Amino acid sequence: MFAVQRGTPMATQPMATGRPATIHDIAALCGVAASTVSRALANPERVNIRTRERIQAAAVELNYTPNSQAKALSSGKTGAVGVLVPDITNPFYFDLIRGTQLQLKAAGYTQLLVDTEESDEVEASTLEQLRKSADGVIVAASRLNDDSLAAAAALMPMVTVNRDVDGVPAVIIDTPSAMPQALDHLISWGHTSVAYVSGPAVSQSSARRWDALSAAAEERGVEVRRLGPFAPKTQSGAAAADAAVHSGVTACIVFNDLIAIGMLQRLRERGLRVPEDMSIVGCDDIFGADFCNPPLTTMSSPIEQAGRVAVSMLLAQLNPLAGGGNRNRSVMPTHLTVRGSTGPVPST
Amino acid sequence: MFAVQRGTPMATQPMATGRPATIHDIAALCGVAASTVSRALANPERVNIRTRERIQAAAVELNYTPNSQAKALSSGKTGAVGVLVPDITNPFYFDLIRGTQLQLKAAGYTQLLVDTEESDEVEASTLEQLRKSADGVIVAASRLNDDSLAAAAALMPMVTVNRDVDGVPAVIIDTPSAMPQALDHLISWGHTSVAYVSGPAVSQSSARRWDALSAAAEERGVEVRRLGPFAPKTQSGAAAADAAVHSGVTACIVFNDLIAIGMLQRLRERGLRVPEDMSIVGCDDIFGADFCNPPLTTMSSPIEQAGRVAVSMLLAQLNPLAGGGNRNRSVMPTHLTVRGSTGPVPST
DNA sequence: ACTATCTTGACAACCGATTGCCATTTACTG
DNA sequence: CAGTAAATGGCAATCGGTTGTCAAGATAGT
Repeated sequence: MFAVQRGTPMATQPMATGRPATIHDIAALCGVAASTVSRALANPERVNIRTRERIQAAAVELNYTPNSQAKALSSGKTGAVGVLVPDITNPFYFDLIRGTQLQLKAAGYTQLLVDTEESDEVEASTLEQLRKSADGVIVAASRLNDDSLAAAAALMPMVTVNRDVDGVPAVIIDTPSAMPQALDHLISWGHTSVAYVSGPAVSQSSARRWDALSAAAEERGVEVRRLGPFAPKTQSGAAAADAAVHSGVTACIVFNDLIAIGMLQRLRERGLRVPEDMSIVGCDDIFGADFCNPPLTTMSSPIEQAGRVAVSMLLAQLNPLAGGGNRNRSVMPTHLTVRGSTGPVPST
Repeated sequence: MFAVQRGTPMATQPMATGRPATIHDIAALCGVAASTVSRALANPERVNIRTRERIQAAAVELNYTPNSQAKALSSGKTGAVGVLVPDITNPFYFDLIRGTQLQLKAAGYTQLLVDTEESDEVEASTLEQLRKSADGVIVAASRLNDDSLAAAAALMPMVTVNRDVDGVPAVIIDTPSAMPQALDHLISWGHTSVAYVSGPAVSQSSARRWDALSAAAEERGVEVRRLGPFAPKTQSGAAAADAAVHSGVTACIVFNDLIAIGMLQRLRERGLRVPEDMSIVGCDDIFGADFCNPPLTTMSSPIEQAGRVAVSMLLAQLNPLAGGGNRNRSVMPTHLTVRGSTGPVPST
């Protein structure tokens, strides 16, 4: 570790200027074989306590850190976990990434973060590459089809987020369960004509949200039409807003907050007021949903926790011995957060 | 690469079910030595064209991909670059990360993204660890002191972002250069009493912004006081807003948009209007600055490009042969973006 | 045709750690 | 005290490549 104190950088690691110490350096210093050093550090009980302590002391003195490449090569474990997201700049993934990062670091793993650019091909080739350079992979909002994803999962430990595929452990952020709540909320304001602004065609999340919403609408005898698909970016909000206005609905439930925020901006440009002229409900409660104008009514979930759970599930696959009951599906609760973007139906 | 077409997953890679092919498999198939295969793939001109083509064909047929661990071990190059940011969830870094990610991928490198949690110790230990597992490192907004950072830079190729240290190549986002613009903008609205809401005490960016601002203020005979320090989070905005109100200034130039947005929220809570009662200028033009309420006047720069430039500068260090004139300092232009959070000084 | 030069490819050491196997030492039992 | 079992630690192979060395073969020059 680099010395952090002012004025005496590196004071705690005399060897830092040379190349990093290896087990051979320690072996030489202690007069034992390299393999003994390896054992003393990995299976302490296999080595005499006195030798072990000498070795550990030497390791500290030489500031030894195992070379992860070499360890990976001989053990076959890389100590790295890949995390794939479709778009790094989508705030939804920030908290997820932070959750995985924290949990992985706590477990001594390195996170390899990859932005797959909403492309199934990039995702596929990344998975192939990761097969040799990571012990496992967490795939958020996969754009791959079920077969490809299942095939990839057969080759390396995998946990998906917001994607259900047979045999692949998954963390599901249960936004659909909040759809009835959201619809009731709109109905309570008098809305009877609602649109669902859908996300990417290949997004399973979007499909599930639509299914839940249309089922709830049918039960309640409310008309819900589907608009889209739209790319999950604020820029898509303009087209989505225009489509919503044209469709004549008085309220929209939107695939995600990014599009919803874009709609808010577009509606304002067009001189329409939210929620007086149109109510908007988003999904995900991303960064910004609370301070946009008006603040967005949306569906919130513990995203960072979802990231942590995904890591835990993956680690359970990697170290089956540690017990912990291999759940292969974890559902994160979701609830409606009401803010300022929803209100009474306009009186025509 | 995984097959992406529906219905025929894996069709293009017959060997995918076994373990990945090695150069030994290729050597066996072609009846040559493993080293020949290695050369045929690395220095093609060192090998007979016919043999080479046989080997390359076999490589394709077996779907060969070099094992990066093994390559790293024997060559000493890992093909990975570490990217350190103080806080992944700070939107400022999204674009930076995306820029580094894209440029690194284009150059065939893997990005190791680490959140150092605003801690100099985490940063130091991460750098130490990365010394063996990465070829170089990009450090954004380092929280380390100059000596430690210089010491770390002496041990491995490094490029800093928004941090000037002797001998360490840096990409500087030149926000300070827009400070006079921002101040003139406020003065043009009649403000004469301005506060600088500062960021973390260890942030060199914050210090530089303050220096530029106070110099500009002195030239113009305007009073500028300094408040803070505050953590770069929206939550800090509340304390910052209260401090600003208490200090009696009519306008604030804020270390970054995160704090500025937090101030906007707090001022609204306290019943103060922006910009009627108080003008706010942020820095960075992050995601959200354009749709908060009111939209934030702030200082914009090409952040994603900064990430790409940082990678280019690092790669120039890693492959000195490729020429390209080793710049060791690159300054990104910045300009003031005026939105709705600034206005005329309140008439008392 | 013969030698000088260059090209080509095989062999083996090496990177740093892990691990199976075996020899030595130590401890314990009868 | 002999005998056996357990504890301990060293040797060497191995992971998948890279690279230096060198010999054999091809080409060219005279």
